Amino acid sequence: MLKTMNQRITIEEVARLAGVSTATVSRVLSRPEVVRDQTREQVMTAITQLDYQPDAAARALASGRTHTVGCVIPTLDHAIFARSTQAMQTTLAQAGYQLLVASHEYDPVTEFELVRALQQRGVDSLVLVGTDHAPRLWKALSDWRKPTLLTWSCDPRLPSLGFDNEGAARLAATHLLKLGHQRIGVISGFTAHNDRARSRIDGVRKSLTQAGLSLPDSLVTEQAFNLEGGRLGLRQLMCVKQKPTSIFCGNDLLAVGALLEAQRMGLHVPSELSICGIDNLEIAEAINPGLTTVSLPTQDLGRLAAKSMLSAISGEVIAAQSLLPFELVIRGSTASPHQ
Amino acid sequence: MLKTMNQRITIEEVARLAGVSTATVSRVLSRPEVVRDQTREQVMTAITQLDYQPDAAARALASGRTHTVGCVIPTLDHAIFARSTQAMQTTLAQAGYQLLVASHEYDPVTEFELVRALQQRGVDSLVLVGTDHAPRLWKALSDWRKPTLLTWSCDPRLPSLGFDNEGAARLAATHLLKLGHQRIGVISGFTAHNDRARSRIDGVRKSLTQAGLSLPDSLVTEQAFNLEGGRLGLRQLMCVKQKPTSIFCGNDLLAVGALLEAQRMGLHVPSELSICGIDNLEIAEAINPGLTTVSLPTQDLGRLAAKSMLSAISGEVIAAQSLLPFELVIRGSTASPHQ
DNA sequence: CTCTAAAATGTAAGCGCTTGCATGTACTTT
DNA sequence: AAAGTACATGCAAGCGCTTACATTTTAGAG
Repeated sequence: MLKTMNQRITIEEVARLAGVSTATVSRVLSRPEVVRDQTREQVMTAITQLDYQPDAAARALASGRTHTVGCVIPTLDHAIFARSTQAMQTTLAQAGYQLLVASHEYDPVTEFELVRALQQRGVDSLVLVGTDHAPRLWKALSDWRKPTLLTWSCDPRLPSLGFDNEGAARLAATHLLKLGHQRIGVISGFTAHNDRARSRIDGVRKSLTQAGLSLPDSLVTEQAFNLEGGRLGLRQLMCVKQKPTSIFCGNDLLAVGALLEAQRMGLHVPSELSICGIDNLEIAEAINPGLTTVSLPTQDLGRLAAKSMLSAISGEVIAAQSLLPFELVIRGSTASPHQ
Repeated sequence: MLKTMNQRITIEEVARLAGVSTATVSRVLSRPEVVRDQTREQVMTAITQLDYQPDAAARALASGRTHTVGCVIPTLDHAIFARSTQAMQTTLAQAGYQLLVASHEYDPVTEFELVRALQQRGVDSLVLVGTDHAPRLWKALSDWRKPTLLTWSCDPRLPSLGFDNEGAARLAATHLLKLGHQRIGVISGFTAHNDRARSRIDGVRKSLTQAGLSLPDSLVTEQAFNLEGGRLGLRQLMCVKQKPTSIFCGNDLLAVGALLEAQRMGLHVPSELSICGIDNLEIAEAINPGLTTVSLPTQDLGRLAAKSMLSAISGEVIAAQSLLPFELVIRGSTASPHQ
């Protein structure tokens, strides 16, 4: 009673109470199938009785594994990353793994430091977003001997699980072209350190080129990734001499912002202006008119990323590159121009 | 060269290269001021040259501190928690601390397990949301010898940093009453395991009572915390015999959902129906009409929670209870009834 | 220049666990 | 009954670092 007061309970005390060695207790915890039923039960009883909780740091030091996955994302303050991260977290937790999340707010220096910090912490694997990373970050990853996964985009340099961002944008742009739009404006997030944003603009540009049209610089604007950005972007694009008849937005947040601002300006959507986005957030369906967008299975992304890392950690070979499907969701925010 | 190939660099190698003992290297890392300038520089040079990265597990085991804060939240899939968590993360990172986030999706059993898992991981402190927790969770916290903080709500049992949720709801309800509304409907999130949701309903009820009115059960509906919930809630409340002239929503997500659904139903907001929420998300300002809501400084909450935990970890005494201010933001979604 | 106190550094004992190897035990097989 | 096999458990050496304490160096005082 008194002797253990205020003391953390160690494996040794469990072993003593159960009448076995510490090695056996350890085995009960990590490979229960190798110990005899009766012994295991004795040990389990002792564990329960003492309310023993193994020390993760000690386990990590002795075993070299932390049962932790590190995840570095641009920001949590985005429904889109929050959702995939949430899904990863849940999936990992089910397997007894913990997710260490860190966000860098689109700053490559911070991103590098976060990766190093996570590596020091001994995470068993790392999940990053996108392919735009500082050279020394790529080096830090390749010097590292543990599994790493790129998400949202693909890059041959590392296993990746993502979307064909350019393709998604092409899908949206093609939809606008088919409706008869010739002047398409683009509201993008900032493209610096953001391959997804760049790929999406590229996708639109390619679709236009293919249709014999072009995307003048005056019809492309880069804004912060939020509603305000969408609103500012819209105002800017509606100021050019030859106004666009439709707007492609790099994501739904920008699109919703643009849609709301258009309505404030008294522009009717879709008769006077068509708007489409990418992501298919919940708001895309709820807003009036509904937002035409490309639906990305972000929750699946998180779940699959987690599973992939779990496989990789247990030594399995994982797919080098895999792309998740997406689809166009047509709602009321797009229609033919000058109808 | 060859001997260290593929080997993790340890403090010993740094010590050898710098011509000092491992203890000195350790001191350079944790208490640089106690080592002589010249020595420190030698050591730093060696560290850089070898690209030494200390092993966090070993540090944790030897020192008993992990430089990690654990945070258990209902879900990341909510702008509101994402924001405060994001702010905490950033603040902690600046101080060299890492945030371990875990979410339980409003399940008290999962919540308990997550707390235990974080405790095993040796986090230096814990941050929880709200005051509704399983009894054994309260016990696990009180048996624990490290700082814990409750956020979003306050409870005398533990240091807390939160809002007066009831007061915020009263503020909103009073605004509606002053406008002349007599029948106020309430769309709340699920109240099970959610003291914030309950307090907010209570706040409305008290305001009504104080005004000599009442809140019949038929005018209160509990829904999932998302846009869809708001839409369903609105449809339900508009089906009762005596329809409400205004709706109070437990948060902005529900309010926006309700607002959009009202518009779909052809109800004009605010002339036919007033709607108000709580949180002041970005969408509250962007939507048309603007959403009247109570602005909560959630980012401050995250930042202050982080600071508070950092103080507590370094042994300082922290405030037992503190409440953050909030204010009513009146926009176009509320007006007098039958105007 | 010696003596002493203070400052800097070194020594080495753990922190709590995992795991390779040795030992022990219980069956089969011959 | 002896020998071999497979399985279960114990022993003890670390994992890489921190830190109390011992020792050495430095600086200040006389």
